[in-house]
Amino acid sequence: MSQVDPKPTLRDRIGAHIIGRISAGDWTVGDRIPSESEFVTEFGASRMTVHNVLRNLTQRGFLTRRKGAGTYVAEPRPYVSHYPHQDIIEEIEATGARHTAHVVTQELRQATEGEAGDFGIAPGATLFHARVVHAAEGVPFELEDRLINPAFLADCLRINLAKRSLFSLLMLARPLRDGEESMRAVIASAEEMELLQLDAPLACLELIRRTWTDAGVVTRARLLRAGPNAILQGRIAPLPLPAELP
Amino acid sequence: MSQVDPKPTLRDRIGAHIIGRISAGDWTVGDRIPSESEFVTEFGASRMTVHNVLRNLTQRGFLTRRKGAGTYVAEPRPYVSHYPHQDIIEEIEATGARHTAHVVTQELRQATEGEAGDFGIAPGATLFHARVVHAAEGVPFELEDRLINPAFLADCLRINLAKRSLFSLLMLARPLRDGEESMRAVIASAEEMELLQLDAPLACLELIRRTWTDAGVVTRARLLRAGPNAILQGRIAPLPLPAELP
DNA sequence: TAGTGGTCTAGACCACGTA
DNA sequence: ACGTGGTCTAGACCACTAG
Repeated sequence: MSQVDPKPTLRDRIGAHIIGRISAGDWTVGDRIPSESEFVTEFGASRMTVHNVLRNLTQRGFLTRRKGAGTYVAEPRPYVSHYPHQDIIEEIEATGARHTAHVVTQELRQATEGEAGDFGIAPGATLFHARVVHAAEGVPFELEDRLINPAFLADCLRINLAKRSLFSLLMLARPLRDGEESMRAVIASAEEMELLQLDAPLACLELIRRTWTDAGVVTRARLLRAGPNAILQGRIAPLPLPAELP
Repeated sequence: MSQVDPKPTLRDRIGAHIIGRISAGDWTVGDRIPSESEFVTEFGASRMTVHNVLRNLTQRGFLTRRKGAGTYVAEPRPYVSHYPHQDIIEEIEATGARHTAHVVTQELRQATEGEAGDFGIAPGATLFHARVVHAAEGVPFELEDRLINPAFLADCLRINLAKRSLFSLLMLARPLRDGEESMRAVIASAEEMELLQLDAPLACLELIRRTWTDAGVVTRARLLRAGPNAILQGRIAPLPLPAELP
């Protein structure tokens, strides 16, 4: 558990009071709650203090406010499952295993029509293509098949993909980003069976990620995990708030 | 796109200035940025206004502040993929298909030792167990295998599971929640093949969710989707902020 | 018109870190 | 000792919504 605050601040007490009333069910969705001036008299606080608490709770999705009307309990945010993005090298080494990688492909080539569409570039423009099998103690762990717009990654062909993950390199050139992902269960193809050293056509977890920045699509990756690695751990939490201002 | 604010507020301008400097790379991770009083003179604002902006950006993970020392650019939050939780009935009907359900199991029974551990209850205590095959236009879509602590759901045995999803019922009795999930690729077992009307042992996406509240574990569910349904769409965003009070 | 929230100011006292 | 952030107050003006 976390450290107990020695002095709960006035803001904290007001905020805790409101959250407590909501989660106790005293105030439910759509209910009008007391006005700023009512909280001012109830807690002996100044209006600025009360206002800041209410603004904070509004920004975090617990309340909605209407100028001239009042403050209301907000519709709760829907829940989502979220899965962390981790550097594959760190993930493997975190288990105590040694990471090695087999570089299958590392080339610059022309984008197909579909790829150009995904990246928002002209068909035939240059893309960097890499395929790497990441292994833990020599046992294949994940097949990474990735396209990158070379505008976002210098010296693509000179990178030692056995030592550095493309994930970590793309994270370094980090502007504020966004992206989409799909997750699917598939059966490994013959080529994938060979790369992942599978004896039988196992069920695999396939992740396809596309991430972009203001300047365009950065990368599209297909990650494939088989057998005992084909499992991910996530957490359930309310939908994240939008990242930008105010 | 969203509506343009007619009057960007002073807070907005200060906040946009700081975010702009960070995302332009002028101020990078760990850098000390100007103090409150410096922003006060730069923008001709009062200290409260500046302070509120900085507190807001700190709470949202862009800055870290140290009393007596200064304000610094924070380590960026790691990225996560998040997948929405949706009522299976709404999900099916959103595609224009008709939802039907086949109730395989609907019973109260004693918890096994493992289940009691998962729920934090005594072995042998009563649990509600339901298995439902949800179908779209008669075609099996998802197999739901769910345990519920009956303290959180009244009249378990009288619910018409063909019409009401347990998801929606559990959402109604909504206190603030939290939970964990795992996602895995598996091959359907013989029984699952029969329930999902599969001819061959397809790759399936298996979700296991456990959700709880202050009062204890509410439910543990195993959701299984096969073939063309074994795909989920998610979004990539920064790690959600913790849900509770500041 | 009265009450509500939205914004901002000027000033105060405190606790903390650095020099 | 000085500057930093942390908290809070009292008051002001505005825009909006309701009755």
